[in-house]
Amino acid sequence: MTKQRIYSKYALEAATLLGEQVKLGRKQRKWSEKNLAERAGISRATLQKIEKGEMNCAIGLFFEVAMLVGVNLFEQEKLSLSRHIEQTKDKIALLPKRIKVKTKTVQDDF
Amino acid sequence: MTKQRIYSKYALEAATLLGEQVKLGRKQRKWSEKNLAERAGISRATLQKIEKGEMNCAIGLFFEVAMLVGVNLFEQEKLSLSRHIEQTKDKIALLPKRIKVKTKTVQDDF
DNA sequence: ATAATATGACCGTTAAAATAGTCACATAAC
DNA sequence: GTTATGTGACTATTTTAACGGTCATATTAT
Repeated sequence: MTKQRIYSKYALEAATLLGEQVKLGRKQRKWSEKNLAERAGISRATLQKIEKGEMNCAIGLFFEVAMLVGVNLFEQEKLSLSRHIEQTKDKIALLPKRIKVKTKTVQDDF
Repeated sequence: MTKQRIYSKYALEAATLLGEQVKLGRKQRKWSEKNLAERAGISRATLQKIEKGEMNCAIGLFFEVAMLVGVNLFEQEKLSLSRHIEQTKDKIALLPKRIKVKTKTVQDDF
């Protein structure tokens, strides 16, 4: 009994697309599932789940496999990822460190 | 004792970047961790792991949260994701269905 | 100042992912 | 044709993620 969880269409499609890109990349390199799984240090069953874009796979395994077959994550950048990470952190630093939800001071209606 | 697994720098950075983008998006919307976690239907502890880019989180939760705060996955496309998925499948269909590794017929050198 | 709540970190329990293994069948090589 | 291997699907077991909860501290609002 796998727990039922609802995902948005967008997230589902993103995972499916990434899985398909892995499968495509693997085939272009003429690697078998067994071969790629061994390179990634994961079981073949897990690789099959990844290529099917199943939502309950660890993002680390997903990304690692994608990297092995040459899928570009965040391909739009010219930047190195680490530079982009720093930029994102800088943006966060400009925002208030804590977010305080306004307390409803008025017990209002009825 | 969490099992020790090695990841590539690239995959690690990709997850870190995605996590930072989630955190940034959340703060821009002025949502607390608790708030976003509730929207996503996950625990706050899990959201914290996602924002830290930990590799052992389900990609589904990662992507779902990213979607909720407006992070663009595969942002480069004008295409809808589903159209891109179809294109990727088409490319796969053009390749041989099975990949046969060449058997070393020659026991070759020495 | 005080009160309220967001954050970071941790812990024990529970649910689920990852694993190794197997099997039938499909495809490619011979 | 035969043989070898890739793929898809499944099962039982082990490992681990996700959970709810708690605590100390930081930050914001009053």
